[in-house]
Amino acid sequence: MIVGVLLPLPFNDVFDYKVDDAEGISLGDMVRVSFGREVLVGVVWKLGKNSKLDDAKIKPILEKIDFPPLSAELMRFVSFVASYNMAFLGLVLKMVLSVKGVFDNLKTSTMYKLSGKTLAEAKLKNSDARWRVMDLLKHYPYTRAEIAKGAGVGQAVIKTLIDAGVIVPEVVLARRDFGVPDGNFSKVKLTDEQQSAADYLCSKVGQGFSVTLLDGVTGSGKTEVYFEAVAEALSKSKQVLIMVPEISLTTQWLSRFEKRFGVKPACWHSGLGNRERIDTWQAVIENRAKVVVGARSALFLPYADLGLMVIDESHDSSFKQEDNVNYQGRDMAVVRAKMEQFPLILSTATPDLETICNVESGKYDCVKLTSRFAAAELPEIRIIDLKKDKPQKYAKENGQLSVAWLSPTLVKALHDNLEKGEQSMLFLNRRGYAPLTICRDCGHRIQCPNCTAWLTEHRKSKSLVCHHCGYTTSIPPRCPECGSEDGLTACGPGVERVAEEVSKRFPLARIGILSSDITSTLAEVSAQIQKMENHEIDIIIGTQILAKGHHFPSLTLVGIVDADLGLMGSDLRASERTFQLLSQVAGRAGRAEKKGVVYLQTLYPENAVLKALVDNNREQFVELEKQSRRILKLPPFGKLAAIIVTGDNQNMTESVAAHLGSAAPNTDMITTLGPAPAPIFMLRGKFRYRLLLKTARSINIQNVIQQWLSRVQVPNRVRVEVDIDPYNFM
DNA sequence: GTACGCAGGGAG
DNA sequence: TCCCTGCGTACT
Repeated sequence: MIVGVLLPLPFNDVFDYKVDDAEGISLGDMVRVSFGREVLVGVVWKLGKNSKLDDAKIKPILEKIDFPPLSAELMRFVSFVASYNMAFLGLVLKMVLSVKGVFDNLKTSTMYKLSGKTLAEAKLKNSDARWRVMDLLKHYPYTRAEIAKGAGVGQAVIKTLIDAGVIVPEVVLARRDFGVPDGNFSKVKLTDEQQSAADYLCSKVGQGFSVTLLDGVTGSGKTEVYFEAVAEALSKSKQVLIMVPEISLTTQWLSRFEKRFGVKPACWHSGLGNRERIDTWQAVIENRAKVVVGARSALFLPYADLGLMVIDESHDSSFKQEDNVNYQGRDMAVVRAKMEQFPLILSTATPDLETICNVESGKYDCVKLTSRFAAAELPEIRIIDLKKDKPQKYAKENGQLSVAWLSPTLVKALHDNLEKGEQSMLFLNRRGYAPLTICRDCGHRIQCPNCTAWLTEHRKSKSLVCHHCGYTTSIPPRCPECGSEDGLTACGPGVERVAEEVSKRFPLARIGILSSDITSTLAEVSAQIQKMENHEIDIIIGTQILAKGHHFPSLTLVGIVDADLGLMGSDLRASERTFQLLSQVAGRAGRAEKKGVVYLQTLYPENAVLKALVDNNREQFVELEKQSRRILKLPPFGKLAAIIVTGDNQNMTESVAAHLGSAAPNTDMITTLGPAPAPIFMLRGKFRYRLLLKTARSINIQNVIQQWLSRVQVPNRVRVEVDIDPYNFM
């Protein structure tokens, strides 16, 4: 028999292979095949012959991999993701089979079991130790180390039993034990409001497909509420996926889970080691890992029996992947839930407009949590007008005056808070020391050689870094343009620089910095957060890592150093993102009995987004945002797609972009903009042009793009990439 | 994605 | 003539 095998490569079609034992093979089976001169693992995607090749040219399947086949629903999901996002089918499959070496050199271990031979038959004397070993092995085989621990005996006892043939070795595939989370392990007392929300969510479990928005203000205990739904799914012995933004998967979150369910969940994120990836992947497909908490890539794991999915911080834009395959994880999660008929919970304090509209139209259900924990009140938000309340220069140790970023009002508030012995947080969404280095003598700005972007100074590592491609160089001693020795000046603030100012102004305060480049591993982030929790830090300064669900009881002051950052971006979600980010950060303040205060430093105190924040009026903001998007026919009131043309040859790239522009569809339902050089014109050494396609909601945008692209010849050196519903316009 | 073969150009 | 590089194509 001949079957079509889909390979994890950029193809949309299957390749034919022969199979000897037609009985033993079915759709979804993972098989090893030789392809060109390499050997790959693919998936039996179609039965029967698909090519017009001569049968003699078709290679045989080398081996069937001993794992359960991918389910028909998962295969359908993969196909959907590929066609919706206009990505190669094979590359979407690659996200499912993502683990290097899962199918090779399967780790084995030697376990011991009873042979049936009695002690008497083995001519061994009875002893307590020997009986304990035999008792332990009655039901299940164990490794030598496990026997020693479980029976409380030494290696000598075990060796005697082995030598006498009472227990015999058995080589088995090593399977890491993920434990079974117990929904009744430690129930948390919920408030009435939380309980009724939890009851509602639980009622959805096992009732097929549904999407429910869990809409709760920061500090209202959303996690505890959706944990009840997790417990409900576990009681039906279903698997659960909890998707979280990459950076919020902290020890703090994990220990909350462990307290509630007794064991740690299986984790899935980019920082995982390969061994751990392999163990987790296998446990997921074999239904041994019951709860997986992971970043957006966890959406593509081959769950054996998924019964519930939760998306925590569902508004977060990091669920949108923008490399290789472009997809919006939140939307694809809805699709997977629908295909596999299970409920989905979207948990957030600041739902995105798309979700809000889906609730209003009745497509999604909604439960609300309106009150914060116990006595906690929402913080008061005050605006600092930087034009009137100008930061005052301060003296450095060499006596020189230095530019400052904190206004007198904020400095005083920090001072008072320190006196009171309470914790403060300063938020600035900018890594490093300074975002730009400029020469005062000739005006030269230091740029990345591979990207159209300035290099950011990182004083701690004494280097200049490109935040787009990672290019790093040491800080030059003199201006590379004019040679001036003391002309180079750092321009603008980053977290490091704000930390410098704070340490000069408050030399006695204990200061912590939390930024993805200073604390690069999850463990370091967790350590810093732990310090903050233990009140070993008075003032913490950080980037958006700080915005995510951490709970710091004695944090009562939050200062947002530059509330305008992000407002100027030209992209359609800039104000929404700013509103979400700032209200998340503001929500960190005053989560216990003490009321919190939040200061927003801005040059535009009249800005509508900031005003809505101050009034704590989400509805007002949403209404404004909805109106403007409706007028402009932007999502969710229209569809948007970006076409990105990249290449290392500027002329060729530009000409492809121009051809696409002249072949672009334009009707009353479809408008195209561009081509225009991308805001980051050069990225990682490649030239970039962008086109934007805007259509009515009723149009099948994928079809339009497919027809459009087919009208233009694209040479190999130029790449044309499609981004459906883009979030990033750079 | 990767590997390979072909064509064209420069050095010897 | 050799070899390197760039480009196009095949891979079942």
